[in-house]
Amino acid sequence: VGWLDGREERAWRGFVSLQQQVRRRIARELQRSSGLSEADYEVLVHLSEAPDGRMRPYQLGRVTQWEKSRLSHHLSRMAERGLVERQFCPTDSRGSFVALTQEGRSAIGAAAPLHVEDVRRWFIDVLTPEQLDALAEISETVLEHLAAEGDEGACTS
Amino acid sequence: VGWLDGREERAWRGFVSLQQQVRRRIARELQRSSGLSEADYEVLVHLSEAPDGRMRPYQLGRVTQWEKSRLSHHLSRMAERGLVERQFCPTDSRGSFVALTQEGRSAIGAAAPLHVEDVRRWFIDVLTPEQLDALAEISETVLEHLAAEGDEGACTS
DNA sequence: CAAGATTGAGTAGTCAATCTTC
DNA sequence: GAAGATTGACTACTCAATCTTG
Repeated sequence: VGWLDGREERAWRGFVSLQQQVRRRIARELQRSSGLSEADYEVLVHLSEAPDGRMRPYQLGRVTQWEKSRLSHHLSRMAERGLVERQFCPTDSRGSFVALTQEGRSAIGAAAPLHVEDVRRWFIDVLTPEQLDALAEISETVLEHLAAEGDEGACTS
Repeated sequence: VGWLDGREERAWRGFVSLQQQVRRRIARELQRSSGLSEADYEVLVHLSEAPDGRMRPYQLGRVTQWEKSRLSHHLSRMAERGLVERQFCPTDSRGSFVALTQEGRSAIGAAAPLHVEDVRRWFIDVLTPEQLDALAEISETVLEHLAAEGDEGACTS
């Protein structure tokens, strides 16, 4: 339909398929082996890397790049499941903290090695070191341009 | 949390971010400029490339890799919006056809050049030809392994 | 009124059950 | 009974509106 030449089309379609298939496969395995969704995993990883296993929701929003409301809904569901808990923030009463529970800590501890194993199996280990470097550079290049253009868009006034 | 070395982590995290950001940006533009979601666009492209602008749902399911029920729900919504229509299949009464309407044809015709423009702007044009080739190869390699392992998984018995 | 955060309504996707025809 | 397809209930995400404190 649209016009990309052969090389361009091959790269773009390849990227789109790659992304869909890899995510699907890895998400399915994560769910099966650990009962966690990609979203759960991401939240738990960030919390487990934070001091005291807790963060302010707005910080979590920044690192995950999620909408505020998505984050809030998701944290509520995770709290119901006992993976995280909400805490008061003494220095700013508007805000709160989200903290890993003991159960959340166990969950991420158990899930992480299995997940890394899958990432290796279906992604890392089938590529050469040169390909890994190339992919990293490609990613960084595109992401820089996206970030730059995103800022421009805002100042048309 | 998990254990990947520096190079591996850089490649994997880069890929994950790349994928999220690029899809988000391009999907947003598509919605804004043409009123279509990624899913709408995908269906319309496949139909527009098919003979007579129509396909059997199970064929659409194969090319999109969607679940049957997702496809069915989505086609119902698109039919309500007038983008596609359902038709009877004379040779197999179990099944049906999904066909592009005039409106659907206009929609994809208008959307495609704008969409390709965006893909170029944020993806193709910021990479070198060598990078495009490298990405295509990476994609094909990983996809082959996924396809191969997927088949193995089924025969543990 | 900005910032931090939550809520509710509407839309999209998933899973299991169902229906019809081969 | 299996293939082609749809439906309904449930879960997840988005958008706009809201609430509270700084």
